[in-house]
Amino acid sequence: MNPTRIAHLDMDAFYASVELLRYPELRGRPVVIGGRQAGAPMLRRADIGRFPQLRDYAGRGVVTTCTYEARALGVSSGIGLMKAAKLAPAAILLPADFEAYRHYSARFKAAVSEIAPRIENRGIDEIFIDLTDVPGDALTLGHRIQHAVRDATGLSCSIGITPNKLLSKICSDLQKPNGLTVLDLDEVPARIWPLSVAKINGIGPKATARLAHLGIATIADLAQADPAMLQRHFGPAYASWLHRAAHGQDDAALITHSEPKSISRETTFERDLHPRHDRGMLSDIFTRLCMSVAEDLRHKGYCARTIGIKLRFDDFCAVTRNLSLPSASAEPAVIRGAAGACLRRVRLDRRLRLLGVRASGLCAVESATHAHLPVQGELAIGRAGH
DNA sequence: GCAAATGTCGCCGTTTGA
DNA sequence: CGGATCAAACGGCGACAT
Repeated sequence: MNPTRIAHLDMDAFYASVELLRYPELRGRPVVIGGRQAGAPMLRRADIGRFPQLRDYAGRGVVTTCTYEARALGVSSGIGLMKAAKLAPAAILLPADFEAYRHYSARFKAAVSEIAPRIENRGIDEIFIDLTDVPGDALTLGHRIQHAVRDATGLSCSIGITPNKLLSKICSDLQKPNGLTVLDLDEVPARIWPLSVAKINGIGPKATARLAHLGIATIADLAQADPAMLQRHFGPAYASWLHRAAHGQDDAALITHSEPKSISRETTFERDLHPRHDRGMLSDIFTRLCMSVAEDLRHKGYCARTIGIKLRFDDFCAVTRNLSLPSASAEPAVIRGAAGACLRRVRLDRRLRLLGVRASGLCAVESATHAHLPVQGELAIGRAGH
């Protein structure tokens, strides 16, 4: 039995790097991906040389990702495009093209699976790889995987190889881009403890702030914190997880197969919409979201037992409502009906900035028997004498 | 006037069925 | 038959992730 050996692979500035494959003349320049998320208008050859610049942007979009040149100017994922424009007015702004990213995602994953077949998907641009039973030393394997990814896609990636997922995820981020970090448990004090607790996957902004309040900033602080004190502040389960994580301990298994739990669509409006004044427009958008969810369900072969909505008001506060159906459905009309019922349970006294529709409680539809299933009118049938 | 889209999970209070 | 009980399901929300 070999000791467990897990790699975490993270593509370097993935979306931006894919765009650079398409527009090599932009290499070396600050490039930002963001803005219009839908229907990415394909730039044609004739447009090259006249790329839109960040300084010309007006709207409320955010930076999805950006090149390292843009990061050097202070731009980072998640900040508003208007704010980014102040930092890097001359940066090129490109819309996201998810079809292209999915294509390159499939290619890099296929290339890795030739070397190591046990892979856990972690979104479009990263994976865990089980190297436990793959022969070869970690450094050699890591380089081999990096070369295979580059051969298959022309893209670079950064890899961490350690005894578990937790440490590998931290290590893949230690040297970027094109980094390879191999680490063993006995190196945790020297190489992991000096880092901020925020580097631990699962400790987000809220937990980081709460820990800081207790005088815990680095992973070393956390490792040496009194377990009883942690338990008082965070509860038994989370406290125990925090303590183990700080010591580099993690026994989470690779998840090589999973089913989706929910499918959703949401949209932020160009301007905040008034529930009454803009009722027609809201109703249209709402219906379209329902149709998109229905289409996604059909495309992926699922029915949903629960339909939910999400609203975000002008003050950025969000509410959700859910409704379980009498029986699972993927019909646009059923979804629209249930979502409408959810909407009627929300007090609409503020302008809205976002509307979303979600399907959960998913069950797979057997494509062979799909034609035999009732697909219409489940909601319409009620019993009169109740 | 700003803060996208999509998804998972955990917690907790309420509802419901046995 | 009314009431107590308890577990599962439901619903809302927040935290976290890419």
